[in-house]
Amino acid sequence: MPTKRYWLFKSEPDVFSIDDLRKAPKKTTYWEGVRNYQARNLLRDDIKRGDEVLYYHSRVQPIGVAGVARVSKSGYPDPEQFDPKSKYHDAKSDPDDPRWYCVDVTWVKTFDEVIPLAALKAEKALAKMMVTQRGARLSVQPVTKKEFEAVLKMAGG
DNA sequence: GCCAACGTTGGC
DNA sequence: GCCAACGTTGGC
Repeated sequence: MPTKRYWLFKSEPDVFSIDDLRKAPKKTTYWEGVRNYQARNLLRDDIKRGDEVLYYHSRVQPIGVAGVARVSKSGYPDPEQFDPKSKYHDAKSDPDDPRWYCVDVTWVKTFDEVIPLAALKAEKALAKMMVTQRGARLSVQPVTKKEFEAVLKMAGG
């Protein structure tokens, strides 16, 4: 059993919020549509079943960490890339050597209140956390165990 | 809605 | 392989 790791996944809540995840069949969805190579590498190689995920709401107020999810299936080829009708379709991706990957995530908990980005930035323990850095656009980010636990603590347990 | 920061594309 | 142009992200 490899060591459990921690991540932060960004989502625009008007597209797919943590509440949408909670209401999804089996409280699970596949994290499709990541089209950035750095994030792809993480999804393909590093993000494993059992890892824990901070669910981050971007773009729409209140911006911040909305809850926790768990990786329920390790990286596999994102089916959307081969669907010509999908907005994530990629005609250049070869089914024998898929370009894009996704994982499955399952809802764990929704915080009573979103922990706002400003609070994350103000927390000393999170000074180096990627999401608090200027211009950190990566949609799938590594989080340290200490950072993960500090965020849970801010959420009140 | 604005726009700065960032990633990707493509002409050379 | 450089780098300007372009498209996207995401806080404000």
